[in-house]
Amino acid sequence: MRDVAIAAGVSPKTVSNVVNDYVHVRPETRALVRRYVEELGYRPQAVGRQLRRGRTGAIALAVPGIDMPYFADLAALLVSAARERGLTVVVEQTDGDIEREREVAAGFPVRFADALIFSPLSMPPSELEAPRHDTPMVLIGEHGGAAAVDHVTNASVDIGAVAASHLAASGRRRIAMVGYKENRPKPVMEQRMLGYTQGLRAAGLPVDRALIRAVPEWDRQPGADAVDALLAEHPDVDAIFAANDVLAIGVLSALHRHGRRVPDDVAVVGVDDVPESRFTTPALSTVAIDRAFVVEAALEMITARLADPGLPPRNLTAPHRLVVRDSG
Amino acid sequence: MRDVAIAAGVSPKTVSNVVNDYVHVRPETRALVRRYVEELGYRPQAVGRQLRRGRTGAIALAVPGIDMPYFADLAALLVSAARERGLTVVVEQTDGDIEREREVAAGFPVRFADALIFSPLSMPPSELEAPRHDTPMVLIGEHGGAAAVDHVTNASVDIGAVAASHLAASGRRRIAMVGYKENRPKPVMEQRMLGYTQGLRAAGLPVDRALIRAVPEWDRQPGADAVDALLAEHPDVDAIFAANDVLAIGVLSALHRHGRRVPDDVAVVGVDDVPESRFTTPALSTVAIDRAFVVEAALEMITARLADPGLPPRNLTAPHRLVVRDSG
DNA sequence: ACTCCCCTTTACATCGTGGTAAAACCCTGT
DNA sequence: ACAGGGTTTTACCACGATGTAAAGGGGAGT
Repeated sequence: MRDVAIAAGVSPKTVSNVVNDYVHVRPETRALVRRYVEELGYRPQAVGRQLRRGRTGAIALAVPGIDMPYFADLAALLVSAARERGLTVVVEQTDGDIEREREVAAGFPVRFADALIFSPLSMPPSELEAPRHDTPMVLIGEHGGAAAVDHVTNASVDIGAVAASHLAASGRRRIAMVGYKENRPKPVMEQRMLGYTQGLRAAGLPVDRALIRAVPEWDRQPGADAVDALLAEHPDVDAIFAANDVLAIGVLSALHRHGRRVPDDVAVVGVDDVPESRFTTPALSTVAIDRAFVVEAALEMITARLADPGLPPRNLTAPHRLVVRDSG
Repeated sequence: MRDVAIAAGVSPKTVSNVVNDYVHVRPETRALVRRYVEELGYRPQAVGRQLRRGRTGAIALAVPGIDMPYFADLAALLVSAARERGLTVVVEQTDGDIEREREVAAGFPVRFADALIFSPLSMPPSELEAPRHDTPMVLIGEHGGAAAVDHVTNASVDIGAVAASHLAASGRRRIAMVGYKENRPKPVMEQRMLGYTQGLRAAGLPVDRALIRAVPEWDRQPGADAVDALLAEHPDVDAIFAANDVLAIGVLSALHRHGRRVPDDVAVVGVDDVPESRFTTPALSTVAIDRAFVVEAALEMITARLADPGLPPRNLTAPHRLVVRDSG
């Protein structure tokens, strides 16, 4: 900036004024400065600006893995939405690891972003209540519970119920669930399982604990593995509710490998409506979660809290709806 | 920082020294300062540090869409690798739009990151040669051509040839390709098509232009649409080389819809080996690109160039290998 | 010619850190 | 008691930008 100022024979502040479209600059001066800005290839450095303004213009997104289709999609929406607001997105991955999550919740060792959108998996919700930093934080996902933190959640009990009811309504009697984990259940698992049992009960079906299958994590392979085990013990299953779509995709692949026809022999329903669900064979029925809502709500909360840190915490729930395709 | 200094009764610089583990600080002073750092919840602000040090510790990743499985995967690897080096990743999306790409190549309106990893789609390679800014840039993908820019590319001609040869070797005669675009061919398209024709010719097969199908973009739906059109005109196809995996996934889904059995009636091979390829029905054969190599190479180039901006541009090629699964 | 007022431009200070160099302190040996 | 040398702490400034307030310029009205 100094170089431009010297070259144009004006003060640095005038260059600043031109770059920022300050009103009271003589057109000739403006043109002159613009020319040297162009000629010297000057770009304002975010850092100086940020230091002066107290805002970085960046928001951090912390998720278990940016390569999980649901989060990849969410990130894409967020980056676009942030861009419209003149913001940049910094991505952090926790792998669901509790220490990494603690680090993130504590506001990173070094403060980088104006705000944080955080999808925790392992941290006890209680710990999330009182972050010691003043960076606004919005939780996404079921993990926040009733904690006094801004947060966008899903109605996962209802999601589970909707899926199970749908399967029951289409005449299935032995409806398994894939995606629970006994020893360290996450809220999202608990809620979807609770909904699943509610759905079964509402349809007059018994809940057989043996049909609730644990997985080490929510990915395609664990979904397939769970089906291997499930079919070995209970060959009579006629439907599977997978706690999310990547699990369901593993489930579909394993069923195909075992020669079970979908949906004739076994119906499958997932959750999330990730893009690839439309293209599985058969196309996956799923409970779609409104990701655009999540992103907009999160950004809105952040904006509001940046404007007024004293705001009481809010808790919004993203809409969902059953999308029936070919798998059940 | 000032608050901590006052509370501890030392100078700000001493606080800085403690935070940065400077050697010559009395243990008691260190402990004292640490206590107040803890008590007041002080975290160093990246911005001040960056201003002083001249580095932000952030690298930008600019891709067409972070939700495309290949790039989502790449981003995940990059975020992890960057983290190990104490760096953060800022994500930017271009949607393949040329104006957005120009903006990115010009160094953004505002300089934010120390370096840029950029996967251009639409910009003429010539424009990429002389970025007017001094931020190190590494191109990933085929788009850089012979341009004098650091860049990690793929051997896409060979990738196309490997795929086509494999299909021909398994006895296929009418091998179509999905993923070209006549009017605005991207280098990656041209190369994979060139390899495809080379593969056919090497196997003594004729190249039928009618079997080379255009798509508006590389996604699942366009892949499916291309198959609809292809089968209508040329029902005798017995193999399809899809220019990448998401196209191939659309192809598989459309083939299934048309009642063609894979691989019995039609064999399919994609490119990328995205995670979902393992779980399609049937599992997708593909040419895997070593993404970890891409990430490591890009980071290495960036590190080297930050250390010595005068380095001559380098050009590395990521390894690939054919992964034969069930689809062909 | 002089005032007044508005339009332009500038000097100065500051945001939070950390490099530099100097000051303050402490201990040892004479 | 004092020089000498190492350790610990501090003052000062600069990084790049911009808000503030004041200075400089120019034209209209008297």
